[in-house]
Order: sequence, then C-alpha cells, then structure tokens
Amino acid sequence: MNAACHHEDGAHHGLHGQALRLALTAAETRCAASQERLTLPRRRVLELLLEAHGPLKAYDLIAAFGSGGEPAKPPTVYRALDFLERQGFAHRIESLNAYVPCRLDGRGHSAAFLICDCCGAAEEFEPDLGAGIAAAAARGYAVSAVTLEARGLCPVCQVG
Amino acid sequence: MNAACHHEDGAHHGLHGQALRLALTAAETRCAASQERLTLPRRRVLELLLEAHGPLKAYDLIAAFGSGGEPAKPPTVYRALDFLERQGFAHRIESLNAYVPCRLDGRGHSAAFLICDCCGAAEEFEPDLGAGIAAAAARGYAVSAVTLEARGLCPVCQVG
DNA sequence: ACACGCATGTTATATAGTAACATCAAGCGC
DNA sequence: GCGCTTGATGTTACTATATAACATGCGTGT
Ligand SMILES: [Zn+2]
Ligand SMILES: [Zn+2]
Ligand SMILES: [Zn+2]
Ligand SMILES: [Zn+2]
Repeated sequence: MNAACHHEDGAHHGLHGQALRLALTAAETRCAASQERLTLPRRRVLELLLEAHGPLKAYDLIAAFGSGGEPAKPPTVYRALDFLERQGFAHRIESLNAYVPCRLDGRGHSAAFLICDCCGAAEEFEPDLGAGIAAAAARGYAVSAVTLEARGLCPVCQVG
Repeated sequence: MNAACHHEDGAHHGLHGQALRLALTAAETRCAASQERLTLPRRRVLELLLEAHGPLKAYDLIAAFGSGGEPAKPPTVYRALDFLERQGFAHRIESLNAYVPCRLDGRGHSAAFLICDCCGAAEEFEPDLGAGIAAAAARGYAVSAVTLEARGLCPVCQVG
C-alpha cells in the first residue's frame, strides 16, 4: 500500500469466520490427498495470508505469527512459505517481496498478477502464456515456471 | 550461476574492446538526445553490466565498481541502476535480484526473460503481451509496466 | 527398540536496499 | 559575477530480506 494513496483499499477482502475455516479445511483435504502434511506453522501462515487484505511481507507474517504477540523466527515462516508455494497454496510476488494466497485454486499453474502502484491491490489472473511459451520453445528452452507481473493503476485509483 | 551446474556457461557473452566502446558511445548518444546525462558512475555501472557474461547482483557491481579494487558505496550503484532502468539501458530480473543490460535496444519496452535454473543464463526476448494486456483491460487496470520471467532449462543444460 | 526421513527450533549470519543530510556542479535570470 | 534553483554525488548509518548450520523432535516401517 502506497503511503500517499488516498483511495479506498482496492485489495482483495480477507477471509474470516466460516469462509476462512472452509478454505483451511480445503487445504487440509488437498494435502491429505497428496501425502503432504499441513503442519501447524504451515497452516498458521496460510491462515494469515487468507485473512489479509493484500500481499503480506515475510516479516509481517513473522510479526503476526504468534496467537499472542510473540513473533516467529524467520526460518519458521520462510519454510512454511516454501511449502505453500510448492503446493500451490500461495505465490510470491517478486516485484513486491510479498506473498499472497492463491486465488485460483492453485497447484501447478503460472502466477500472474495485476498490481496497483497506488493502493497496493494485487489481483491474480490466469495468464494466456501461449506466445511466451512459443518464444521459449523457439529458443529451445524447457520452461518449468512462469511469472508475470503487470504494474499500473486499478480502476479505483485511476479515478481520483 | 548454479553451483552444481557442470555445463558450459550458456549466458550471453560479455562485450569488450571495440564492441563495448561502441555500446557505451551509443548510450551516450541516446542520453544526449533525451537531455539526460550519462555521468561517470552511471556509465561505469553500465560498462560493468555490458562486460558481464550474465546477470549481476547489486553487490557484485558495488564490489567491482572501482578501477582499482575499491568498492563503491551502495547508494552510488543503486542510484545508477535506477537511472539505467528508467532510461531502458538495463533491466532488473526480480526473481534473481540481479541486473542485465538491455539486449533489445531498450526504452519503454516490457522486460521478458528466459532464465536457466542450471547455468544462470538469462536471455531477453520481446514478449507478446496481447493476452495479458487484454486481461488487464478487462479488469479496468491501466498497465504501465509488465515483467515476465520464465524459469527452466536452456538447450545446453537439458542435454547433460 | 532402532533407524530413517522429514519437519521444526534455535542461533547466528549473509545479502539486499534505503533514509537522511552534506556537498557539488550546471543552468539561468539578473 | 552573483545568487538561486535543480539534479547528481558522497557519506554515514540503518532497515529489510533471506539463509546457513546444526540440534531436536516425531511419525513410519522393520
Ligand atoms: Zn494462484
Ligand atoms: Zn489502486
Ligand atoms: Zn530490454
Ligand atoms: Zn543452462
């Protein structure tokens, strides 16, 4: 969130209550199905990402980790983030050094975001990578992951 | 460059000698045309990027800055990089925290790279952003910059 | 019980990037 | 020339981001 931004927060609403519980249960289920374990720190980090209204920095997660005020140690959170990314539950937004929960029911898709430079909203979308993949193939590259980040102004922030 | 990589370096060859001088002169010319100044630290950082065989980290540039061994202070290099990016002479590769000189005669184009996870090569290409821009437009976003980074294996590293 | 693989806890450190303020140098009106 | 403005640089100190290394715990199979 840009400090100078005077607009309403255009970012995704955080989940809470029943919706949050449902999302976490769904994650549990998906982990069980793939022989992975959604352990306590992993679940906690995912919960924090789902509750948030926008991208969170690693050190925001570290600070918020404990149910009381106690922070986590950095490796705890970074390991959880690695896991969540591997499983497709979360994405790292490289140009922000920040993390979001996957809004597209994850696993194995490419990450693409529209990021508002004013209010900090980061909207995930399903990119059409046809042309990019073709360019890679033409050069003989075997592509395993693609990230696309478009910066600009969201509809709300264009107005003011 | 991955430490475990045993392949030949697939990265771009660095410029040197006459080719390097030509590239720097071209940059001078382009700056003069747009009322910008390619000052000494800016020119030096661009030279280091052009000479390199692949993406350079900011602190590599800081260490290599002095003609003798003396390093630069971080702000010197970061400011130069900001300038070079603004003018389209260089790009930051977000997923590497590293920088490359523009290989497509820069100014105002989107940055797109194929990055080899094995040997560290980073090849710039001109992306077809039609679909991505359309997705942005459909959501009302006004996009000002797009970065696309595809990770995988270059032709050389697929073989071994 | 025992060994194995994987997750976690803990300490310390490495790497990346910026704030703040002083100084300098060019352009410009006078 | 002189004083002003604007942009670039030098310098110090600091903040933010991320990882190495090693010890500990825990479930699973034998
Ligand atoms: Zn996603
Ligand atoms: Zn916005
Ligand atoms: Zn370029
Ligand atoms: Zn390679």
